[in-house]
Amino acid sequence: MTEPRWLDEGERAAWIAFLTATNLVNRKLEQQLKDDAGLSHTQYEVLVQLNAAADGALRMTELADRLVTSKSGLTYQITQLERAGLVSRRSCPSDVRGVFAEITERGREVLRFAAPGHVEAVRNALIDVLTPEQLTHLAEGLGEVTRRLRTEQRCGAQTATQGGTATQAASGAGAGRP
Amino acid sequence: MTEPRWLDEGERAAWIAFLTATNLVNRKLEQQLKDDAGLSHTQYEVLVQLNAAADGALRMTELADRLVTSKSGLTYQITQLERAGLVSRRSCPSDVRGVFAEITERGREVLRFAAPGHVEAVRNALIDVLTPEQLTHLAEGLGEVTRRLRTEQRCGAQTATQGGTATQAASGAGAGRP
DNA sequence: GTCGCTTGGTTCAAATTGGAACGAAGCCAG
DNA sequence: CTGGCTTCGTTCCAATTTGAACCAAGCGAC
Repeated sequence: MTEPRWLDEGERAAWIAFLTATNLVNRKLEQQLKDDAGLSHTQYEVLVQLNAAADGALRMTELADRLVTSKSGLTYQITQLERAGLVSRRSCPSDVRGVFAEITERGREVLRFAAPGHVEAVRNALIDVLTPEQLTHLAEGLGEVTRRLRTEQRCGAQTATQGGTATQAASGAGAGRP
Repeated sequence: MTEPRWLDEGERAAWIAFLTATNLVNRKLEQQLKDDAGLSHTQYEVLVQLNAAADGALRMTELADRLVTSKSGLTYQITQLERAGLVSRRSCPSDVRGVFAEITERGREVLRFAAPGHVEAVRNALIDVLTPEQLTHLAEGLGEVTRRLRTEQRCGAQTATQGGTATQAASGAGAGRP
């Protein structure tokens, strides 16, 4: 690697847009959720995932994976949510080590309460800002990025080359009807 | 607002892709920079901005604004960087209250050292994953999002409607040649 | 001039985060 | 079955991050 392939004008523009836009959007949502529902975005996403799950419950690791967060971080958040009565822990029958995080009725209520404002915010910050085509393009591009990083993630750390074929896409919503 | 406008299939897909992709990318970069250069992404961006600035210096507020971070957060990071000798504080001649953060020679060296690996990572995580068209679309879409949120930000909190016309776009790079 | 309001940065406390270390369990080959 | 390796969550600790409170200094109107 003599001289790295620096970003050209367009690439740089894309990268800058990515950085600032994501920061701004996250900031916006964080604020909205905190103000209107007293939840952090992470907590909201936990509720969304659990609410959408089969029995309103998911294993800790699975959940951490979906949220793209660390295991310890999740442990912390689940504890908080449990303390608030929105989620409860349940042990796994088939695996003593396992722990299920399960959304409570109160958790579902809070989610139902918070959802409208959140969707509204998501629309204002991202969805409604773009034309349908732009949105499609965005979904395709970022979807591809996700797939790429996910496979790379699963296939252990091979020296920075690319992974293989596709993986399944995302699952639960995020701003969908609760 | 009777029933909120929930996201349809495509919108949901876009939103999910946005959430996961951004998390994954950030995670990736954070890790790479920490491992290879001992810098957090925030710190790296500080150096980038200062390095690209006119005199290698920027006012605290201006910098916080560009990084889309809180003032207190920046104060913290600048203190860290100063401690590490990569940045130094300089008072502003025209405004006693003002403080300039200025990149040091050592700061520039560290940046030069870290840049190649960072660009490489940015390419692997985002740029090279997409086709040129996808990249263009992405830049346009997210650029629009940025503009929107920036203006909304500047024009005080008017009840969630949209802002006016365009603002100037971003400035310093992020993964450009240092 | 000087009162009142906005700005620029820092300080402070509280909430999160992530990685490393751990203990308890699964799991598989020999 | 038993040693050796992986997996599951939690605990612990250090690093960040953010908003609120604060002090000092500009700034404009009176």
